[in-house]
Amino acid sequence: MTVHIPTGVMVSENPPTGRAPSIRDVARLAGVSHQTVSRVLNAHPSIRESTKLRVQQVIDDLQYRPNSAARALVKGQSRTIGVLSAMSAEYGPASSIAAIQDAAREAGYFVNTANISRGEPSSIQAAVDHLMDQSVEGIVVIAPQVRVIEAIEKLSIAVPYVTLQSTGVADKHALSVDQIAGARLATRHLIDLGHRNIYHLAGPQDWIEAEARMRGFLEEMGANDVPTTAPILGDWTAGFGYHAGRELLRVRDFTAIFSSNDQMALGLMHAIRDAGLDIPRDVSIVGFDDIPEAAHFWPPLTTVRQDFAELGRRCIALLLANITGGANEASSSPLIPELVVRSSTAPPAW
Amino acid sequence: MTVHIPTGVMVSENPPTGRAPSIRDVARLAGVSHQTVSRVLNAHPSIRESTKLRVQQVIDDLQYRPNSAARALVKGQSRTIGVLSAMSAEYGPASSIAAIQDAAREAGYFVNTANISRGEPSSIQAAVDHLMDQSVEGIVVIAPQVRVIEAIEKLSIAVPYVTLQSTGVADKHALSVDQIAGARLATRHLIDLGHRNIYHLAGPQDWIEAEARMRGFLEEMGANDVPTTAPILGDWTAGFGYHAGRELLRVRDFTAIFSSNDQMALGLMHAIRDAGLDIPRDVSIVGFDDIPEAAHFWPPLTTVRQDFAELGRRCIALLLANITGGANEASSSPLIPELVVRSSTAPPAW
DNA sequence: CGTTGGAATGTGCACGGTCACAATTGCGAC
DNA sequence: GTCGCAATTGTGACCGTGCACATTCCAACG
Repeated sequence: MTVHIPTGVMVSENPPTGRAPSIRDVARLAGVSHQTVSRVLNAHPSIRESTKLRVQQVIDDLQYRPNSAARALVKGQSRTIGVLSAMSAEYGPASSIAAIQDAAREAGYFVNTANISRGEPSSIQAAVDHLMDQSVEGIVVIAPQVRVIEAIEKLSIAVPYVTLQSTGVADKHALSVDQIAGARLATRHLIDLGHRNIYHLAGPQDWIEAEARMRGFLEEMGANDVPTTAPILGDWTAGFGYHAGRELLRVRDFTAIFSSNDQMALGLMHAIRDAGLDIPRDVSIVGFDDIPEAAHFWPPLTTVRQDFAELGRRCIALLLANITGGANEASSSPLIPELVVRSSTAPPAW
Repeated sequence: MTVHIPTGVMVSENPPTGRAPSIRDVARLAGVSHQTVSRVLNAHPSIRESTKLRVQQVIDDLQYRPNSAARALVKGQSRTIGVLSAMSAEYGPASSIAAIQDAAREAGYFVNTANISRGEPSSIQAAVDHLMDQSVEGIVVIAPQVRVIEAIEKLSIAVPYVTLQSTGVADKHALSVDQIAGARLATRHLIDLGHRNIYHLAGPQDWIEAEARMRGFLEEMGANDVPTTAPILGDWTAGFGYHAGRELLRVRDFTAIFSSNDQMALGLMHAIRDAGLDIPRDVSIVGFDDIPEAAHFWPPLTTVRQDFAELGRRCIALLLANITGGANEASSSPLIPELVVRSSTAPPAW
C-alpha cells in the first residue's frame, strides 16, 4: 500500500517486510538525511528542536531500533564486557554476577558470561576464546583461581580485566576487598572468646580468596601467639564440610573451627551434631560470606558478611575506568567485611 | 618494516598496528582473494586442500579472529540469545543459567543476561529492551512470573522465547517439566505417612512454578479426600519461612508442612525448633528443589529434586529448535522431578 | 584438438551505522 | 544589501564479512 504525501514523494507506508527499519528508512520518512537521524540518536547539540521532534516521531512510529552490530562494526567497539566465572551457581558468585549485569546495563554495556566448568586448562582456554570471539572490551574474572589468572595473562589479552575477591592489595586489576581482614575478624572473635585450639577449614588452594582467608587466619593466630595446626583444604561444598567434620572428630583436639565459607560450615555442623556434640557448647563454628540461609542454620551461624552486590558494582566501575582510561574512584575505599555474631560461637567449655 | 617476498609482492610484515587483522589482511598475505579466506573460515567444500592449508597458516600466524559484529551485520543474525531472569542469585535459577550458557556456547551462541530486579513493569520493560537492543535471536525467561510473560507477549516480540519451569503442558514456548507431578509426589509422601493436617507454604502467586506446585498440592489432597486449608503465600526466602512458621505455631493445628522451596523450609524448621518442637516427631517438613545444602540441614531435608542443569540444556535445545525452525526432540520426554526422602519427615505422633 | 562442465577462485556490492568534510541556512553587523 | 560566522544539514566513503555472479582452471570426452 502506498500513500501520497503532500511533499510530492511517493512513500511505501509499510517498508519492505522482513527487514528491520534502518536509519535510512527513518530519514526518508522524516524528509531528512540519514546523518541527521544519526545525530538525533546520538544527541548531537546542533539539531534544530523541530527537526529533532520530527525525526523522533518517525522513530517511534516505525519502532526503529539502532542495529548494535552495525554500530559495533564501525566504531570498533562492542559495548560488551565478558564475565569469566566458576561455580556460578553458588550464592557469592551469582550475587556478584547479578550486580555486575545491573551495573553494566546501567552504563550501557552488555554482559556476556562464560562458565569454567572444571579447572581444566582447555576449559579456561575455551571460555576465554568464546569471550574474545565476541570482542569484549573488558573481562571480569569471578573465580580468581590462580591458574585462570595465569592463563589470562599468558594470553597477553588485549583488553583490560579485573578480578573479584582479592587479597586487599589494590592494583589496577584487582578489586580491593580485604579478605584477609575478614578472616582476621573471624579468628579474633574465636580467640577473644577464649579458644586456643582452632582449626581452619580452607577453600581450594588455587583460589586466591581461599588463600587470602587462610592467610588472615594464620596472621591473626600468630599475632596472638596461638599455636596453629595445618589448615584442611576443602572444595567449598557442604558435602566436603561434612566429611571433614567426621575426620576431625576422630581426633577431637579442638574447641572451634573457622570455615572458609558458610556451606562448608553447614556440613561441619551436621557432622558435629551427628556425633552427639552440641554447638556452640562443645564446638564453636564461624563461617564466611553470610549467605541468606546462614541466619536460619541450626544454630544460626556466626559468619563474616561480604557485600557481593557492592562488589559487583565496584567491579564494573573499576573495569570501565580501565576501559575508558578515566579515573577510578571505586577502589579508593576498600571494602571491609563485617563480622556477624549469631549463635554458633561461645566460650569453650574446657 | 617491509620484506621482499619471492612472489615479487611487497608486503608489510606487521600490518598497521591498532587495528585487528581483517579477512583482507589474511588474503593479501596468503596471496588469495578475501572471498577464499571467507570460504576457508566457513568450511566451504570447494577449496583446494593446499589453498586451505596456506590460508590457515596465515590465520594462525596473524592470530586472526573473525569480527563477529561484521558477520552479524551482513547475516542479519547476532548468534546471541537473551536470558531474562529474576532472583538469579538463588540456586535454582543460577544453576539453570550456568547450564544454559554452557549449552549455548556449545551450539556457537552467545548468552546475554538481563536481570529483573523487582517485579516492577518498568524494570521488565527495561530488561527486555536491553536484550532487543542487542538483537538477540531468542529469549529464555527464567523467572516465569505471569506479568513478565504478559509483558513479553504484549511486546509481540519478533523472536522466539521459552520459559523455564512450567506446568507440565508442553507447547512451543514452555518446557515440559512437571512441577505439578513433583508437588503431588511430596504431598503424597506426607499423606502416605499418615498426615491429615497439612499446610502448604507457597511461593509468590505471580510465579508460574509457584502456582503449579500449589496446584499439585491441592490436586493430591483432593484426590485423597484430605481437607485442606488455604496455602500461605511466601516470597521464596528463608526469612519468610521463619516468620510464617512463627505465625503458624500460634495455631498449631497441623502435623506437616509442604514448603514450595528448600529455603522457606529451612526458615520453617528454624521457627519450629525455636518453639521447642522436634522435627520430624512433632512436625514433618518437605521442601522443593533439593539444593546442595538440603542434605545437611538439621534434620536433613526431605525434598523434591529438580535437575536444573538438564533443564537449562533442554531449554536451549527447545529454543534453538524454534529459532532454526528445526524439529524439537527436547520436549518429547518430560522431565519428572524426584522425591528425595531424608530425615525431616515421619508419621505423625498424634 | 576443440568442447564441455564442474571445481576453484575472483569481483563488486550490500549490510547499517559513523566519520570527515562540504554545503546550505540563518542572522546580526557593517 | 551583503559579508561573516556559527548553526544546521547533506554527501560520500568506510568498517569487515558474506552473497550473487563472473571468471578461470583443468580434466574428461567426442
